[in-house]
Amino acid sequence: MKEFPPDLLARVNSELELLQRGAAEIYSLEELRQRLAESYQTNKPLRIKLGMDPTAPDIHLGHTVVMRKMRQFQDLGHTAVLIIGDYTARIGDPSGQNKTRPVLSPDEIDRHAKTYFDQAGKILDLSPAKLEVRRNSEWLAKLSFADVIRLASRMTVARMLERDTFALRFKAGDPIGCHELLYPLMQGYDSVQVHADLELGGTDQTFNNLVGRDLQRDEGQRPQMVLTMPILVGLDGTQKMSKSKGNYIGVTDAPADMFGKVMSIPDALMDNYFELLTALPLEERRQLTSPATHPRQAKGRLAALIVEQFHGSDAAREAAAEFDRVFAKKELPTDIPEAVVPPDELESGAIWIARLIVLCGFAASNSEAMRLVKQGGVTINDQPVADERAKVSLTGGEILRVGKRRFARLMVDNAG
RNA sequence: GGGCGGAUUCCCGAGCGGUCAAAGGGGACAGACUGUAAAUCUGUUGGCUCAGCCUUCGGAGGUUCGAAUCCUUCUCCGCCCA
Repeated sequence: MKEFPPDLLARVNSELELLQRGAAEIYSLEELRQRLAESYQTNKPLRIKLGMDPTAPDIHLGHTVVMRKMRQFQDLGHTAVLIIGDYTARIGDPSGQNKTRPVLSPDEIDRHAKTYFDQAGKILDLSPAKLEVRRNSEWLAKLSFADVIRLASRMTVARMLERDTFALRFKAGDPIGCHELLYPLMQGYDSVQVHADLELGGTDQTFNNLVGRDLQRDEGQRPQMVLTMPILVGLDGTQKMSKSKGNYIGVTDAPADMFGKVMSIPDALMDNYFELLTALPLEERRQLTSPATHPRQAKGRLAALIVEQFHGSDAAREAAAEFDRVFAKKELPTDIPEAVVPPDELESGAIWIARLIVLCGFAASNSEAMRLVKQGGVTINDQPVADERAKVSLTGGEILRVGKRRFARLMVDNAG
């Protein structure tokens, strides 16, 4: 290892402490120390690569974990190379999947790519000096079949099948498309194309990221380092956060929703969320998650911190107050959506309760609505509705409540 | 190319001629409790103004008083042998 001046090393070491925070693994820490120092000495920022496949229309907090790490690198002066995987999205990353992913149309991918970029702006520093955005169709679309063969020859079947995702599916007799085996190579080839110095990703990306190293070495490049972040667990507390599992918090979720969703995570998950989703100083975090602090209070703080990042502190404060009002004090929310009951639904001023619930969109069918009533989950003006066959008279202004969190202010259209 | 196995209600997965709107689990929803939309416990989970009726078990036909269950065929999928 080269020798560096002590003050430079001190700087690098303190940066490393920050960069290591929350990280699952770094391949390797020593290499990173060295290359950070070199970078400052030569005044050449490191190129930090992060690939995102626009497979879904929105990003959620799970994506932001690794983006937040990217932001730290940016803030230290390095260059973020964001790769929009418009081409790789056509295959779908098999990592962590137990199924072949559906193939997306170029149109969908385009749309997703656009929103991804917009939403990424909430975390990343978008100034052109610190961010380079590339689409991997730029180079992947140009590869000839011969190129693909050459690339594929770098990988052995045995190595591929070592991977859990494939091994499990193979053993279970589930289908594995040949194209899926190509995915890691494509991602690795991206690293070659952008001359990445370090690639960020979730731990499920480790294999793909390491393939990048190999390919770069083959091309005579200095192999990239890899920093992986833990996979964010979803609201259910067990599974990976993902849109398809419905256990996610979207970055575009409304403040109240976002707040409520954070409040619904299992208590045991709080510390993890503090670490991966907030910049709260360690000391404060320890205090909040210690037994001395009431979990409710800690979680409220967590929720506020998260909402604040995406909607600002005013919205966060409001969301907290609203949550308290509705769920702790069981009062009505400040904003209750109005539901207009058309006059022809009324029979001498009254309407069947189940029909009303369906009209408001709180149940998909009369049967479902009747069940809700039977279970005691329906009130009008705070009065429980006991009979699922009841007809309720409306004059307008009544508050219909279904369950804990669905409200509507009923408006009767008397115009006629 | 040959042999075999499979397609079930939101998901996984039982069922193998009637007692099946279909076990069980997951998820979701509701209630109780609470510190929260935590945890725990209980209940609900095709449609229909519902003691009844109607539509569901890959598609189409058929056998039978009666089919998710048997037969034929079609589509899709997996495995094995070449």
